[in-house]
Amino acid sequence: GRGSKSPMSRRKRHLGTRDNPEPSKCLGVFGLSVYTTERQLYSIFDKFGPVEKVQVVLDSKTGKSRGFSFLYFENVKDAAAAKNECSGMEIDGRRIRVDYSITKRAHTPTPGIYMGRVTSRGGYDRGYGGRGGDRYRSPSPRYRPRPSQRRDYYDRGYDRGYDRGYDKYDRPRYEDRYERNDR
DNA sequence: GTTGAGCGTT
Repeated sequence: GRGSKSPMSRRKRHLGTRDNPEPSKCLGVFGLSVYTTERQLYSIFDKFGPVEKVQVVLDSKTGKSRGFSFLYFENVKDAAAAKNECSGMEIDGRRIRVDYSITKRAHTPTPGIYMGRVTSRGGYDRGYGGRGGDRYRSPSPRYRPRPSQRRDYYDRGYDRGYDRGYDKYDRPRYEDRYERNDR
């Protein structure tokens, strides 16, 4: 109740895990019906503030929804409101769960080349076996990329794109996309 | 036209 301590901090939970995602502009929506479209989600979530992007995760093989989705708000406060209001709501007969995403974006497709750190000496920080996050670790230490080469693969503005209000393909905004396809 | 839980592809 008010004024008393929440029992939630009983177990120690650090930020950025499934149990305790840290606030962000990116929301994950889970438990979706496979028939729920990005368009539906957009029209629901857009009520809380401008939405940059909606991404229903598709199965690459069948092209069908995997039943979850990620949305990028322009403002964290809108994301927060949307999360609170929409988690537990029902869409297409499914009760959805909404949380801050713990992953920032789609996995970068593995380029098939070594992308470990290049040290200041021009050597390599070969992180095999370490926790590399999204980074692909080549099994072969023989590949020796130069920093310029590496940039080519890595610095394509994936991270900056979302913050600037357009997506990485520079596609039209959702308003335009969705109006057009209106049957 | 499928339910269970699901944190991501080009």
